[in-house]
Amino acid sequence: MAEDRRRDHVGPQPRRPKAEDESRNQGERNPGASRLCDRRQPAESHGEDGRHRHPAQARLERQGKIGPRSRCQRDGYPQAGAGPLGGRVIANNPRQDQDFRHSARRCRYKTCAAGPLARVPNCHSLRIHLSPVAIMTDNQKPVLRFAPSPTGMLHIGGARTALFNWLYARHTGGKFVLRIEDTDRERSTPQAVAAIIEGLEWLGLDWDGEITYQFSRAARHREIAEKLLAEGNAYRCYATQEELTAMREAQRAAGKPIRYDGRWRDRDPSEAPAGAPFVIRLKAPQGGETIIHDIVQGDVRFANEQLDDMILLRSDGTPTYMLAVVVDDYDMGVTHIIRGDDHLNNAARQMQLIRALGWPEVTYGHVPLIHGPDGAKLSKRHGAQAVGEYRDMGYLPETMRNYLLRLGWSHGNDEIIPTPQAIEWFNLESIGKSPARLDFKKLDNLNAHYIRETDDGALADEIAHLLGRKDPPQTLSAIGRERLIKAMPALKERAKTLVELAASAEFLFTDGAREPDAAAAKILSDDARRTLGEFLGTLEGTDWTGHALEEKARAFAEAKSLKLGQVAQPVRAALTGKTTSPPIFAMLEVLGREESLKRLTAHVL
RNA sequence: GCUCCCAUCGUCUAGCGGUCUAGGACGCGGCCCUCUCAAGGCUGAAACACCGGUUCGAGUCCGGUUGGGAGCGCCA
Repeated sequence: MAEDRRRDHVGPQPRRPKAEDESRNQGERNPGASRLCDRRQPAESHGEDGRHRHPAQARLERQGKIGPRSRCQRDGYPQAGAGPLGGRVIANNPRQDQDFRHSARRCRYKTCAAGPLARVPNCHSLRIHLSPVAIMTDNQKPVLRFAPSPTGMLHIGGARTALFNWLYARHTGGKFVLRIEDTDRERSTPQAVAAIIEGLEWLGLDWDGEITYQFSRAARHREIAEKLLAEGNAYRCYATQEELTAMREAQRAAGKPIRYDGRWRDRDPSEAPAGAPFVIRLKAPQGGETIIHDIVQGDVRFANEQLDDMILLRSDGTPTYMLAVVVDDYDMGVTHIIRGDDHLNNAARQMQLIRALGWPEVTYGHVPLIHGPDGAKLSKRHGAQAVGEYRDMGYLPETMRNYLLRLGWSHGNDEIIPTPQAIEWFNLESIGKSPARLDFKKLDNLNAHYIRETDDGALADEIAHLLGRKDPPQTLSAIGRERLIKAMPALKERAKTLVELAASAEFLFTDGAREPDAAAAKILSDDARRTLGEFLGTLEGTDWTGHALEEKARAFAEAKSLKLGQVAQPVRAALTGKTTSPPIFAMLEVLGREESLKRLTAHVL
């Protein structure tokens, strides 16, 4: 099946004539060179000095319109400082030299023969980049994690985060681990844990190893906090809640940034009020900046002076989220953290902690949040937040994976990307930076596609499941299932969701005359009912197959100089009670002679 | 208020300084097919937020403006 799907996505993509242009340059192409370096460099692009340049540039140069200052210089890379991400554009015109920090996605050097030094094509400037990917040593397989807090259902945004992590782990052959962040004892519930696991399983996102429950690791977290304290990287703070609230209010009133002012940072421990409760805070650096080399957002810089000393251990001795994540990620060997960009600010603080601990830095990727159809943050009024709701609405897991993947990640013009293909293609560089909105129309379209791809038996099972969840629950009878399977090829071509599919199949599950709905009743006029009777009269001894019945109907219509529709529609209305259905003659066959005649004769006038 | 992030058709997006009269998909309009509804085929309308800068050349690089979003807890 995987093979089928793979073939399918390739589909008949109309080729734009533009694509043929490639043939123009084929001769000059150097297959070994990078995409950057070999880009359109026909012979004419080599000037008398043998350097590469764009034909247009060469032309302009020959015409004397541009001078040597604009020339591409391939050699003599200036010794620019290149950070782990971003870098410096070196132009021939020094005034144009520029620093880059947002260029994570532009890094293509990996395929560049020139190594980490990549030349900007067709341009007189040079760009130097080093991607975080390069920092990762080759023998180290990535470890990804999904770390939800069990305070509600598995959110659709969380599902996408999980998907991205999972895909990257599967793509690289690394690990995908699951950690339940249940350190908030007030809000965490076992039901929520179950819902998250169920959601993940439904989506087909399997994790490696055992689930880690963060709360169970509190002792370890405390140990690290003590270690920090002992090493002088953390301190005890005896400020009370009331004191801090007052401090924040004063800051707010004065229009100052709201943050802890470090009042216990440098006090001597002897000043501590005896026996008073305290929290442990990180002694964060006060000058300089903390830079996150984010794989999605590029370099994000935070001035340390605006990051206050965060609490590591609460006064009741329990660890805070900041401490717990960092310790757990370290202990679990996590190398990459892909999560919602609502955590971007947290990343800076976590990085400070990691550095204070001297642990290896993880690679962050902060994915933009998903918004509702109106562009606002996804909330209850947008309906469907929990993945379980999507299941109930009749969407397939495969659909969700494909849709969620495309929401913020792309691979050229590809839209239909079955999971095996997604695993093969997925990368971190192609994650988009801007927030995306949910579009149910597109979800429907995609779901319709995957429904058509799903085999009939599996679809029948889904419908049985759906019927079972109805109130009151219904069961799919043997005869119902048999009819359903027979009609499925025609039915599934018409359904956008499983719910729709079940509804459109409803007429297969009943016996005897159908009660026409309003529209169907209109079709069944006296004239139509008489015609129906006459038509039934011609059916004596006919083979009860869709083909034979259709032949009969055509002959009958011609004899009566009616259009086929004038015969078929009343049949449809009587047989199904509705005005739309799969091809009606095929449905006659599915229901069989006896059942069909029972339904039809009931409406004959 | 402070910090951070984002900005191409209605929506998801392609775009990696010249091949952009900006491509695809969903949705919408028209035509074809047709027993209804779909599906399918053909076709149409539809976008680079704005202003500066760099450059021979900017959707693409830089800065600003505007607009959206996120965060500023002894929550996670």
